[in-house]
Amino acid sequence: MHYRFPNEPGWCHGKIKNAGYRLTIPRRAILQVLNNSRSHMSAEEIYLEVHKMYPAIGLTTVYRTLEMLVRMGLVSKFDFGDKRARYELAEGPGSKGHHHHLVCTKCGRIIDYKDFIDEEQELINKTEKGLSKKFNFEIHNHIIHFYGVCESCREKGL
Amino acid sequence: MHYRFPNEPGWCHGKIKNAGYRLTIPRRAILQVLNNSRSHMSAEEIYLEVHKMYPAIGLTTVYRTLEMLVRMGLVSKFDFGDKRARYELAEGPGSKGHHHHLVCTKCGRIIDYKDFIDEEQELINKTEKGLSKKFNFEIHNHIIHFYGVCESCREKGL
DNA sequence: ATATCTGCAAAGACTTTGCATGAGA
DNA sequence: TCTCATGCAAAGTCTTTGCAGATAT
Repeated sequence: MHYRFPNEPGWCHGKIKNAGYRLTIPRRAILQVLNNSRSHMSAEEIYLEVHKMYPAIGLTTVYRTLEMLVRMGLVSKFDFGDKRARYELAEGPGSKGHHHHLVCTKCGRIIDYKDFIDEEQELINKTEKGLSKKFNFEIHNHIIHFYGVCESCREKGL
Repeated sequence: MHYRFPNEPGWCHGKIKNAGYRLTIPRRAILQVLNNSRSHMSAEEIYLEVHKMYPAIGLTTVYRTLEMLVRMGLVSKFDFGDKRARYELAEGPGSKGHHHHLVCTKCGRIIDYKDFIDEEQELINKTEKGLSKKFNFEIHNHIIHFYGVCESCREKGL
């Protein structure tokens, strides 16, 4: 049997195998969707996308694979207040790079931004260093979310 | 009938009435718990605390009241990845003031910190200004979370 | 060959909703 | 008095788990 996976993030494969996991069709399909579809998708959105290529793959497997990828650090999991988790490929070739989010509290729209990353990095480094020492806390990562109302919602008077 | 509400955040009362809501016993009790108990409690924890004073108050009312308070901006709602919402009194007399969170991904422990707030404010102001203009987005607030492993979890080798 | 992985169905956890009763102003 | 608020129970939503069959290496 022969499978086609165009544009799949091959760099993940080694990590997965090294970690002792098997590289299965569902996992490759899910990685491919994460790599090619839009950012911050919900588990169900990923499932629907994967389903187009491989209708046999179930939602449970999507949840389980995402959990694994998050645990490995290959995928980041977010909550933007709409009560479903959202996922995106973490740093690495194929990811969108370090960025943060602007969340519209009216329509749920999410905008990625990468502005002020340098200044941010400075603050983050300083804070990480300070907090690690003060609380003896080993910091692995951080998130910054801005909440507000987007242009189109303001135009609608929401 | 006479009720006693020691240490309740009276400054909220005016806001509630001004917004056209009634100042009921359950609402006062919930506000009092938010004001006096520890930070970032879950709905159920708040319910249990409220329940000690007024056993008749139900969990549903706690949820509905919190939703109202969040909508009014009196309370902030967070998600720290343990799949239940957490609440705390927002800025204002009685609140803990502007602060951020350190979340232990092993045990779920949450540490509040207020360090580097000045430097942070500088970055936040700059970012807010830049992003508002660039995306025509009206920013209302932001969150910063650091994730990592706390001292006691590291000692346990987790 | 065999330890992992998968899909389905069912269970679980948190949160919301419907509706009749009760209570602020 | 007359809305608005509350409590209970039931429903809803997203996510996790149990288990037998399928699969990667």
